[in-house]
Amino acid sequence: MLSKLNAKIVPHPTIELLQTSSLVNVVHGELERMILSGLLAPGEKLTELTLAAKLGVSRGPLREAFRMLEEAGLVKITKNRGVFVRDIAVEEAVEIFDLRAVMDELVGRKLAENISATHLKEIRGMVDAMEKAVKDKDAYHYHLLNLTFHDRLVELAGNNKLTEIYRKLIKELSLFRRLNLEDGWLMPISASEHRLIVKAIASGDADAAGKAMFEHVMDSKARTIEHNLRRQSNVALSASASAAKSSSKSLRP
Amino acid sequence: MLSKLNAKIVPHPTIELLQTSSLVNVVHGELERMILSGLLAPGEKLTELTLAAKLGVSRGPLREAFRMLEEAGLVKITKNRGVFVRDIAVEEAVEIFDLRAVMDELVGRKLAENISATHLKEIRGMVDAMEKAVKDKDAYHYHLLNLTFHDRLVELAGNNKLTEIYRKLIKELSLFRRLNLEDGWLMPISASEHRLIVKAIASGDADAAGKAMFEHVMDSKARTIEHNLRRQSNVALSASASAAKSSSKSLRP
DNA sequence: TTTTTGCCGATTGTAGACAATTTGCAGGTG
DNA sequence: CACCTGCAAATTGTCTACAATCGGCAAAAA
Repeated sequence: MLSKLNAKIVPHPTIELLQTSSLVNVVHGELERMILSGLLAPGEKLTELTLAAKLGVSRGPLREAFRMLEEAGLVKITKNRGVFVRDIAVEEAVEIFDLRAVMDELVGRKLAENISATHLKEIRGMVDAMEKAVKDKDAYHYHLLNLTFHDRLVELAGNNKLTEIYRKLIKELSLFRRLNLEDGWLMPISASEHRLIVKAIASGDADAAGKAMFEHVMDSKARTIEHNLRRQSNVALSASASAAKSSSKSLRP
Repeated sequence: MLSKLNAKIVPHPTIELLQTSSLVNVVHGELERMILSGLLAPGEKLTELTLAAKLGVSRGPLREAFRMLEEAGLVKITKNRGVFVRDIAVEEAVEIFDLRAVMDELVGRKLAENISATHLKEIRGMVDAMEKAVKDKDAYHYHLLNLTFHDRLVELAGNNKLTEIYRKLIKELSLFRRLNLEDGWLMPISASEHRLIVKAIASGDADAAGKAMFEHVMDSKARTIEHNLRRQSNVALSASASAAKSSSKSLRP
């Protein structure tokens, strides 16, 4: 009698949704999306009443979501002042890259030791897709594939805690704006490194795979930082140029 | 005129406290303390009204603190069910140790390259203190010194993000109960490994220091897991023994 | 006796109200 | 003219009240 009911306990998408997600969860997810997509820019102030009205909820759930985002490092809460989207300084980005490097080194080692033929084929396919994006000069698509590729590698390493922390770091890193679109001509280098990583993993050589991953992240760091510094100076130049023409209002409160 | 005021801007401990900490912060800190100290045990349900009354605050700040603790991995929130102190399974503890190992490896490398004479002397002093605790067979004191030693090493490595994540992991790990007091006879081994770590750091050999740190954490893992399994079976034995005598009430809701 | 159904108390989810603090501005003072 | 002082609007911090949901118990049905 019960067996018939137990056969398929897939309540109903809507029911499931209502059971698992409260307003806090939804608001948290929505805010995270808005922050990561840049809709809410780093440094921007998040006023409770305004946002609550915009999202159609009261301040309670919103504040709880803020606390979660603060703990995740996406916003900064200052007492009696408010909530601000966090801004990542170069120094912090460097720290994150260094940490990611040793984490990804571990990922490479684990994969070299454990990966299955199916999964190996899967990540090979991803590298193929990235090389196609390079040929098409499709930087945006390449960027997305790159994120997915690394995320999937970490996931396949089979350490949930590692995956959790890795994703947290990636989210924080995305607040370091200039990272989003690397210069187009660097794509080929990055792509060839990916090919190297997969080769090392396939060979089963843990040392080589770990080293390949480590070096790739460190190279990414160097490229990103250099790129950032170059842009930084450009911005500084154009800023001082426009400041000479227009008024000198302060940019941030 | 201003120089006189700028000389010492140390408002007053109480003022400073009121400016920086809201009820949410205080409650969060207090709950974290209670959880880490074991006053609130893993699996325990945290009822909002009860806790709010006990802490002398309303449910609002308490719920915000809960959300922070959830994001930090110390509690689990289930919709319409409540908040529970999280319990760490062996598998998760293993994952944390593996992650910690590569992080500490990085710590060892950085320290070997950068540590100052003053700091070297400081950590040497800590190892001395631990060896004294071993001689005195003071397991509790040794445990505290061990925590401080590793925390300080990570801090001295100079990567704030690394420090932040390391501390988060240590807190989660402390929910893996059996870890707190290692068997007394293992202290000498751990202590000698510490001496080795400091020696490698002092030598300036990054590879050696990294390896020493890595191995130490992996050894810790092995000791802890084995210790846990042994206790586990003891508990299972005594549990089945008492179950035969007393009633078989369910332990958890 | 076993299972099921409907109700009740307890607890969580959400909203709104009130208190406290900050910030910007107007007006006064040296 | 620069600077300080004190008020007022806006915003955040906290509390209380109401709505929704869950778990258990008792009574009815099989």
